[in-house]
Amino acid sequence: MSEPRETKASPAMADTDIAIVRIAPETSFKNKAYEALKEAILKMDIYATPEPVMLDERALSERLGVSRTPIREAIAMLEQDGFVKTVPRRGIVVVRRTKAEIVDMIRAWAALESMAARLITTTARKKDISALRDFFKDFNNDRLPQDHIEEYSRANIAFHQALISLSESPVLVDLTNDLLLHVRGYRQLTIGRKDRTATSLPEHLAIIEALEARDTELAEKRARDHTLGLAAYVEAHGQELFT
Amino acid sequence: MSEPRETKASPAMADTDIAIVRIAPETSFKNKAYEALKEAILKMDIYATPEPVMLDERALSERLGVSRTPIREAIAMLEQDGFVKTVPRRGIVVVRRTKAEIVDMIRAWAALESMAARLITTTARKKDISALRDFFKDFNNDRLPQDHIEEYSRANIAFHQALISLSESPVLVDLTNDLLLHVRGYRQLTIGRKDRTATSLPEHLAIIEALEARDTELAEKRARDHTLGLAAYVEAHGQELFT
DNA sequence: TGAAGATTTTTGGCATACCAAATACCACGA
DNA sequence: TCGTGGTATTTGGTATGCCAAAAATCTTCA
Repeated sequence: MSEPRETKASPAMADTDIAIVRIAPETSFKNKAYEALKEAILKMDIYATPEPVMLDERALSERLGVSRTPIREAIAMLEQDGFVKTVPRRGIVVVRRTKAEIVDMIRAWAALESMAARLITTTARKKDISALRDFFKDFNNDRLPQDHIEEYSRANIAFHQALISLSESPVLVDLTNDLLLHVRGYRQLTIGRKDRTATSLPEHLAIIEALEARDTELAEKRARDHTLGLAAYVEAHGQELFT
Repeated sequence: MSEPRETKASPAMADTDIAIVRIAPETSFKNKAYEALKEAILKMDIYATPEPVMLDERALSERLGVSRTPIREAIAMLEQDGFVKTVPRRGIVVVRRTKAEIVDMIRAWAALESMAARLITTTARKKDISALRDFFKDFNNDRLPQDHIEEYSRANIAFHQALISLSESPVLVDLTNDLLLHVRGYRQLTIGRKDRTATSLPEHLAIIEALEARDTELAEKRARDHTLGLAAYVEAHGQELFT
């Protein structure tokens, strides 16, 4: 059962090491199911209907063409993420967050992002910091964010993720991404509001300026206050969205 | 197949609702296995041996007296937590963190704790804040922390967890607990160091004072700097612990 | 007609069997 | 003795089947 890795196994070619990339790990059905279900959950509007959204193992296994086993493992993973909650003998329900929980998550996000800003002032390159402006290059006084809310919202998220990434901290990046996934479904309904969008862009630019100035305390404060502002906004105006 | 819920199902007792606590959900084998494995992993000293620690599904299922199915689901959950990593056709390995990762986690912890401190200054009761001193009531000039490192280390962790809890923020609490679990195994080897322990207690007291004074900015800064100090310490002195 | 009660169906939990890849092991031959 | 090739074993991945609890549906009788 010789593997066609090399034609010959002579020691002479020990370090010629042709670019063998460990073949393809062929992600398992479990992981495929996890990704598929996660995407599906994030895509649907959980807050649209009053009745809870349920998932059915057998239906999903048939739908994805695999057995229940990998489906169940994927669901166990999603439950760890806090996206679903399985109730024994009852069903699997997609978790709906309350307004208080969303606000709480945004606060944690603010904490992580302000730390990212702090780190950036001491390690990031000037060039990379300045590049953050590019996310908003399509917006100006002639093309206001509040007139292209959908587009601005995407730029907004991309900006925040790029900002965190500049911290070079995998933990901050991962934790923030997780939080953003939860806030997101709700986000599209709130961030888009014109009244807040108007103040968003100037605040972003102010953050970038503080970062460029290497003003650690100021950058941290501006990043924190900006996101805490969103939390306060949601807390004050997000009432109607939660049943 | 009548269930002995009530002797009679007359509408008259519809809202008498005797404290029925949903019976016992009898935590599933999956969850039992998850808890058991998690505890086992946290208890062992992963950094002791040079070779990676492996887990065997079949051995575990036999050990815990259940089939592989719930074991595999538990492992899928642990993998989400970042405690283990399963390599197809190779095995399940308990993840070992590098020094850089531990430092990174401590920084994130600092971010979350400083936000907790911020929130506490605006919402917590004076009484609850002052109660934080109790964790250190067994230490004083006649009984120095550095002479009872093991005991002080426990008090230290308890203090930090109590602090975060005072924020009344479930997200901050959960995220911090997760981070602490990862840092912990390493922590017993570093926090215990005498040189740092000596400065730890005064800093804790300073944090409490700022909280009592309702000085938001100061409390936040002290909480952040205290934990960032730990991060810096680990970064500087934790070399030898990672192979 | 209506509701208690029995029956069927649905749903998640768990055990088991088999597969294929990766590895370990072993015998044979130069 | 060394190593080459093949076979047995190990290990995670997946499919299936059955169980019991809970819900839905049907039955029956006052």
